Amino acid sequence: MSNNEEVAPLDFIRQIVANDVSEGKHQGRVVTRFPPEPNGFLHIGHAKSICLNFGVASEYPGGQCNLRFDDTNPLKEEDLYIQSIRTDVKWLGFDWQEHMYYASDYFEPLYKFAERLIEDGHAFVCELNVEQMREYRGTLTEAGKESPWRNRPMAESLDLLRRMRAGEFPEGRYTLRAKIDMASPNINMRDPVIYRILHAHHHQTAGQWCIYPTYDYAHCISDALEGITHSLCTLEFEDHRPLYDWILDRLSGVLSCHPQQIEFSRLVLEYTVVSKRKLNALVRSGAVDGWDDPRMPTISGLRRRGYTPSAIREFCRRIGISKTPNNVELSLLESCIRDDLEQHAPRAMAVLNPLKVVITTVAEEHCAELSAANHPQNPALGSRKLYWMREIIIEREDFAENPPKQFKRLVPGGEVRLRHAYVIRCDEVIKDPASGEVVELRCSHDPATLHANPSDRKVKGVIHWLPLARSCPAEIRSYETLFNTANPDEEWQGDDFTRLLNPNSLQILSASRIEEGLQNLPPGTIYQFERQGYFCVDSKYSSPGKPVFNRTVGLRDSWGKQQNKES
RNA sequence: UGGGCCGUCGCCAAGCGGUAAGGCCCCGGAUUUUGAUUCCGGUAUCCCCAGGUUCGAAUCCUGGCGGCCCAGCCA
Repeated sequence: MSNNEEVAPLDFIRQIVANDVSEGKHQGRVVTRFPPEPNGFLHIGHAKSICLNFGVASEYPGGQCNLRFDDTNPLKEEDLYIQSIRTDVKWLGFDWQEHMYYASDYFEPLYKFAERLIEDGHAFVCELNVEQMREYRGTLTEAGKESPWRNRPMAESLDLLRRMRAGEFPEGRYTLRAKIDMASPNINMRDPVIYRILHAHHHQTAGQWCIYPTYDYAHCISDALEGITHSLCTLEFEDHRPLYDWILDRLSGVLSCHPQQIEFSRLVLEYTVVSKRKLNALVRSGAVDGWDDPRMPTISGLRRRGYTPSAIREFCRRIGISKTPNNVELSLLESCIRDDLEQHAPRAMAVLNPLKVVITTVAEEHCAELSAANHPQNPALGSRKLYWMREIIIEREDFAENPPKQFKRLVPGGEVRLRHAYVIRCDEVIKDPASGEVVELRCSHDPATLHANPSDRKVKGVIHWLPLARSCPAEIRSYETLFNTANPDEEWQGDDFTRLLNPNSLQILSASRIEEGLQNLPPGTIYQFERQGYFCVDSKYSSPGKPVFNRTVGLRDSWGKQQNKES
């Protein structure tokens, strides 16, 4: 180990954990949990939490991270989401081993503890309805009023709770509330509801229960029952920590563990929304093609787009963990996937928008094999054959009759190199007489330039190409951001988000052509199409012989940037 | 004059009283059969502001200012 190796600084949570371990707190154990509610698909914000929780646990011998479904609201949850969450966490590269749990696993002990809270005078059954409870709660600046049921005899509350469980009452008739302080400046402490009646089928417990614990009540106890040492959550739960601690303190006689809740700031990514409600609205409205639409910031969307687990993990590492607002630019995410794919993606050529070129110096039936390396820096990725023929295609935008300054591609009378092949000169431009559109180029090639540069002149540009007869059609889907504003979350009002949508977020190029060897690739296969970007075989629309590629991300484009600046 | 939290480069983020790490972005330049990659070099005399303590403050104290979260029987 070299002594000049930089040691990455620990974030504030890892500092706390390291400190606790060195002090022997929790017998030196580190147990965390990732606790999603199964009411939607996981997104990039969850990835941050997953990387933190599983990451911290993995950094200690015997460290453990549980996957726990926080399933206390049967109205919003579905088994479908449980499956997708498991898939996504695994795909990201994390392993909960045998530690997969449900908050609903604890419904029985949770209920027992509730009876105990009543017995100890810490909870009561309330008859206020929703509107009344809101009135009694007070406001941010005024204290609340105590419920008239607050001091009902303990035996009566106990009886009522048992009958609530037995299903004797309709929804909303009664609630169980913690007896804390209606004058607390922290609204969460104003006698919060901890059980409500819900005559609903639960995806795990079916019809077993008709009363369900609330998040605040269930979460802390679930943590304690699992022996969690550090309960990591986002900043909006900071105000709930006093309640978390209050409940565990009342139950300290029966619970031997009191986890420490620590909050960090949630991720906000430019040009996206990261709220299940809003993602759901996008899906329902048909603005996107499902939760896994490649424009979605969901894990499944990123996967379909071509993002790799390691790129997402690297992104989470780079954004860090802190309590300051984590407003991250898209360029950071893009740089993570480029860094990964630059090393690992084999190269190939694709012509997105073809322009026919006839090489007049090549005979009609001529077909010569050329060899092209699959990666310029990594010979281990091997090489493939290319075919040199009379009729080829190039990218339309690689030819210009009236080139802008600094244009290094093909111009009338000018030369350019064809990648992995020869230098060609444009001798003639053929246009459609009616429209004036360039329909074909006639070029001659210099046979001395296959693996050598001409000694008498300098050829600056290199463009990609394909032999027309030995290329295949492909559909290429190119994406821009889903929203036309960097802060769609802020500008999102009510349910009208359509004005925020970028009309160009999906462009389908159906006249594109690819190397013939790319015709039958399995879904998810990633290539770099040289000079263009990284592309991935779509898992939904691609079929053998009819490939569909998603553009994961473009290559850095200093030329395009320069053009934009000048226009 | 409700409570909680946060303010270090355009965006993240180290820093924990000894004189501003790093990444992304950006700008130069070199190499290049991807205008990619790689490689060099540049970019905060200053840490929200104002006072104070100290030999010394982004770090401590006081007072301001700005931002975020909370009034679901959601999580």
